[in-house]
Amino acid sequence: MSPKVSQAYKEGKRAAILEGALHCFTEKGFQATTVDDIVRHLGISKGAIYSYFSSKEEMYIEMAEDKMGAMVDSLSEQFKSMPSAKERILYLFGRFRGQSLGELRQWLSFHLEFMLYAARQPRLTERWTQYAGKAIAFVQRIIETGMQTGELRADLDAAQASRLFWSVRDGLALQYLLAGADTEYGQAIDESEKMVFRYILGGDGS
Amino acid sequence: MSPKVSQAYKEGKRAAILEGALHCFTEKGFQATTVDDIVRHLGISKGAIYSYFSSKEEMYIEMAEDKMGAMVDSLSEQFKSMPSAKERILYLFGRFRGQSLGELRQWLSFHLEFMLYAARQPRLTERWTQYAGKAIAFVQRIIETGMQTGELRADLDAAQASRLFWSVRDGLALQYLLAGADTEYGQAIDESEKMVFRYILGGDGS
Amino acid sequence: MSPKVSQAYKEGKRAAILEGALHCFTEKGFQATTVDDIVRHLGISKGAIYSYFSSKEEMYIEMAEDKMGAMVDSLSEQFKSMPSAKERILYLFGRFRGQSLGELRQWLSFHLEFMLYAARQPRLTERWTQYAGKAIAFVQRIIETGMQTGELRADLDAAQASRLFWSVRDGLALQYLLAGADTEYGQAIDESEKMVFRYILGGDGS
Amino acid sequence: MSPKVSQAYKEGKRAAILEGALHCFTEKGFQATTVDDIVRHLGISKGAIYSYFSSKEEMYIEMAEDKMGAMVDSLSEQFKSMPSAKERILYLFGRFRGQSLGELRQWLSFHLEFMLYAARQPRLTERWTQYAGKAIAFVQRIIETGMQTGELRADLDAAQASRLFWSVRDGLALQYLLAGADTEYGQAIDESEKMVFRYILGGDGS
DNA sequence: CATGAATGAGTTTTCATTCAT
DNA sequence: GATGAATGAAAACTCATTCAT
Repeated sequence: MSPKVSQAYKEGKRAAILEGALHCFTEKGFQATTVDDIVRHLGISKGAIYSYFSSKEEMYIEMAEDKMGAMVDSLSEQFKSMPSAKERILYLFGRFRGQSLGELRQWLSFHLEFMLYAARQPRLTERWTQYAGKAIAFVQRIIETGMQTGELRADLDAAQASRLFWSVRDGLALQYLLAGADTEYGQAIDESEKMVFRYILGGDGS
Repeated sequence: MSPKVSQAYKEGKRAAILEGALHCFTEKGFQATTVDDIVRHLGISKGAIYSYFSSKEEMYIEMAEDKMGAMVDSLSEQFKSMPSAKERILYLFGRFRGQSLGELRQWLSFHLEFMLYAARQPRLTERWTQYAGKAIAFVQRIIETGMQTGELRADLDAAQASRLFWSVRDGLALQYLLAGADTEYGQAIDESEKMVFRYILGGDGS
Repeated sequence: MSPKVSQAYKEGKRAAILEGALHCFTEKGFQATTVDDIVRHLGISKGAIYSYFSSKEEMYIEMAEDKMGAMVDSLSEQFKSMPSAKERILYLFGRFRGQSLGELRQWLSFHLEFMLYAARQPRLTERWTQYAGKAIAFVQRIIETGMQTGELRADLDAAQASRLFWSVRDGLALQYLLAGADTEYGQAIDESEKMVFRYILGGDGS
Repeated sequence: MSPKVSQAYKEGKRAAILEGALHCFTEKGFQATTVDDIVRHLGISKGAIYSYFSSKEEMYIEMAEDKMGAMVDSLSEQFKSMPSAKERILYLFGRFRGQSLGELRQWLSFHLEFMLYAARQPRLTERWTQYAGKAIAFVQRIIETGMQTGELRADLDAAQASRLFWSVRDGLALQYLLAGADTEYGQAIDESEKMVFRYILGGDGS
């Protein structure tokens, strides 16, 4: 009656499969990755995958949700002990800077392919917009706080500003998806930081 | 021994095929579009397609190159008779505003899917970056002009600023790929315009 | 624009595929027959089959419907010029006798497997009962005519009697599905004929 | 070194497995039932099944043999204390009537599917015909007795008549496999009883 | 002993590409 | 030249059976 392998074992295996699959997806893309690719990469059998996930698509969706959830959660965690709005936004830019272009490209290609995939599937579209909404709301709250404390200019539309913040970030990442060196990218982030602060602070942002 | 069909006929047909294929690719994506879809949409034979293009992939690549070239060319054309940098940039924002979300989404999904596709193929990556470079250079020249005339603040890095410009534009489009209404999107463009002008003008952008 | 092969060619091919598939289904059963079996038997490609039929199941269903339709139609045709009820029923028994056990077994195993298959699929169940209903109605009409002309006893329930007629026929076939010689089977039909006539005629059936 | 588990325990378990498997086979059919279905239904492990049966097929065959044996044995038992042939045959009809259509359908689909299965395997065909032979012989003996006592008409061929008896019964069941209500079915049995008695009794069966 | 995770050959179905007509 | 039927190599997914724990 009792299972021969522990719950922990199963979760570990499940995680290992997801990781292996992610590796393949980032390398070749979701559509182009075959289940055989994943199987070969992991050195397990096809059946093993299907005993943990009901389809290739399910793996993909869970993976995307894990990623999105993790991102939002980790940010929320970080910010518990960071009161100033300015500081928080600076922290976010620091985080962007901390990511190498290599990592960024992997993350971004996964992210974009999934968006395109979700865009054709109403069921996923909604799921996705919820997550995107969380990220927007997250920065929006920071901005609102900053507006109340007077750190940020009072006539901002916090929601709009949050959207713009993410637009700049995502758009910049997009610029460097295909080409560019880490140093250039770092400078571009610096400059985008300036633009954003010029926009959210009163005066000329200096 | 004149050719049975004129050169013009062939070019027309070729263009018609590309157009039909583009329609399908934007609707379902490159990978998900079958040659049969295209054939059905165009009402021609499979053989016809393969006598103009050697593979589905080739159609895709040519199409993407056409699109990219057309965008850059059309902008260049427009600007011959528009001297002021500020005016030109305003014109660009106007153009963004002029595009409905529906059109934007179609264009964007094609664009993104192709970027992802190109990202895995060195040969295409280079081609793509050339095009992207043209768009950057294009706005960069506008900014440089503006800096010289004093319209824009003198301490800008024109190349960086151009990149930021496109980042904002692309990032904003990305925000609205999956969800959002046309009016919201219009307001977001307005706001991004403000942010960009705040950044490129001296003072607070007002 | 015009197809390169005639409509007749396509219908012929379609029929050939159905015939080949039927051969395999009768030999191994529907579930046990693989598409590869059919392909191998016909010497065509897998794709060819799927360009004529959308699935293995569809082939099966069409085949069954053809068979059922053909049976009912052929009987109806025969009987246009056969006025007497007794004569008609005798003719039916003659027809049963005319079929060799080999043929019967093929027909019956196909028939039974399809019934079982249909029994698990509500959509097919209805289709099937319609056909079965036709066969019942067919004999029922014969019986009703016979009752009116006085050939058959007046206190029969024509519908019930028709059902019994087919029960005897099907049940007998079932008896010989697995074993038995043609001669025995012929005698059994003779005897069943006697039983049925004893039942539908007045008196003792002699 | 006595066995860890008693012989009785093993037999019980074995029987329980067969019963659970039967439940699944009647519900979905042999081919469509997976070992996982059985395991899930019984709440035991896959290994347990394979320690009692060497394959899914073996379970199926044993099950069928058990069923067939049980049917014949139970009838033989019942009839020890029932002298009259007429009474015995009436009893058989009563038994048929006693079975609901639901039960009948389950029994019949199992029975038919196994016949079809056996029809393709010479080894099973023989086994099956032995059992079928027992059922025939069983009714045949009743008829012979009846003929001797003068209950039934003297010019019957007892073997043939027995076959016809079963034909009527099986054929009728077949009629109601896919559709029909219990009441109709009951009436059909009544009527088939009349037909059979008309046939085996002297005169007009009244 | 019992368990159930793992295996991998086998299944149906798809679709870019070819080539006889 | 144009056509579209035919090809067949993949692809995703299933499931009877095994065997390490």
